[in-house]
Amino acid sequence: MNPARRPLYAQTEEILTRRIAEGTWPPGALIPAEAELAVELGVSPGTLRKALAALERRRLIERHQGRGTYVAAHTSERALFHFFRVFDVEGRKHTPTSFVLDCRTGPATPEEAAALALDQGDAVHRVERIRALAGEPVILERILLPAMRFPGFALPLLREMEDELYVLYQRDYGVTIGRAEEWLAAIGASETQAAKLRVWPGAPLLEISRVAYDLADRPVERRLTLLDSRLHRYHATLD
Amino acid sequence: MNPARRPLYAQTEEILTRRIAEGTWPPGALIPAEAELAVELGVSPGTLRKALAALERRRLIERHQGRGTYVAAHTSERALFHFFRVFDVEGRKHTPTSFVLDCRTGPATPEEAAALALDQGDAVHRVERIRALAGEPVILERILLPAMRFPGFALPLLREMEDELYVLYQRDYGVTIGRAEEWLAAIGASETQAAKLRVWPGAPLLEISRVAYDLADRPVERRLTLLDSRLHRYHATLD
DNA sequence: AAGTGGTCTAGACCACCGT
DNA sequence: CGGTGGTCTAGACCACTTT
Repeated sequence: MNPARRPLYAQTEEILTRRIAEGTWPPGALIPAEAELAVELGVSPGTLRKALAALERRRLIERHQGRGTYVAAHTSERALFHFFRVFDVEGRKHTPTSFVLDCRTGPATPEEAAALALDQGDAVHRVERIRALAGEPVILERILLPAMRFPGFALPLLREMEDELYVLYQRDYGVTIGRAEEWLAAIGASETQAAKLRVWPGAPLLEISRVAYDLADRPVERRLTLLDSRLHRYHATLD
Repeated sequence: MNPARRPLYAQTEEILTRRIAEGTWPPGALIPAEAELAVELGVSPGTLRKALAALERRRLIERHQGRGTYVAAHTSERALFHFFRVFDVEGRKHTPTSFVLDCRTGPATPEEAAALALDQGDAVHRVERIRALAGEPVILERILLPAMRFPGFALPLLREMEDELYVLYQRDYGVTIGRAEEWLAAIGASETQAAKLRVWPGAPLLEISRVAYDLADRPVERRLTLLDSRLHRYHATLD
């Protein structure tokens, strides 16, 4: 009855995830109704429902009573809400605006290759930008992308977007970020960092090192964020 | 059929949460079997199951096929795993050992009272301690507790525990921490902080400001952690 | 063997949405 | 109104643990 050891609902979840990850059901698409889908996949409505509930918890789909089930699109609001954890000291969230300082392509260093599961020397795109909150430049960011997954990625493309890169990754490259891991430390600003963020050399900065993964759990972006935390905070919830 | 607007499974979850929060079912207790509990609460097995699944996701219970369902106890391992996010630069987790520098009781300042939802001047316990990882002192911590919820809290009690206070809160005061919020910043070490952590004055430190809440979502602990992040990192997962 | 939770099914009814 | 997801129920069968 169940040749594989995995429960049917888990297998079902995987099938649906793949359809989303591979673009069979692109972001924003309306997917078939529960009853129809259950028949197509050959599972009971209850089992399908359990799989859909899991997808909803992972925020891959959005369900609306009376309307239907839609593949989640990485709108700016969504990306901002889930992957941007910086608030001002009063706990308010501001929408960042960004200014690109640099964008070029070159071979990956061993350390970079390791972080993105590439071979040493594989081409990577490097972006450096400043992000401002409420008009004040408070974030300095260096972003690293595997060129293989992002062909033609260059400055003009960046200019078109306001700020949230994850929307661009999904819209232009079909890459949906599913999760990310971050490592935080406090560092002293270097001379060049200090100049860009308009702080003193040696001033304490919050360093956030992030690797973001796609729906197949492959690393697709490495990002080093430096935050001037005099007036801003990084927020986390533990539960 | 459903006079309140809340779904039956949500009401059921609330009832079960209350039994755990109020100690009807203390940590470690075996709770009745699904079938029995469903009958007692007057809901169907499926509905009860949905409530239990939610409790398991919140880590309030642990279910074991063939054995039964148990109220989760805040073992050191558990507390460490869920509420201690500091790793060394290699990504390894170390078990902290702590040394209490100070422990005294006094009236809350307005800022402290606000953080713990107390009235100004209510008594609070203040603890200051150093935590070492792999023998090296890397964490300086100031902890604030409402005296009302923790009568008799004093130094001798702290001496008995190894390190994890959440185990003590639960075991000795019936206070289970359900969730916590943290705000992170980078600061420069003050003279006194620097001396205690054996770093230079002005050295960058990771400041973690945490408020922890009990199962009824009341704030029960405020904690200011300073981490020497030269050899350690704060880890977060976004998904 | 008896008891537990885990899986899977089938269907009724309700609340909400668009036409 | 017809179609959607949301709730609630009832029960069969399986896998695991303990006695």
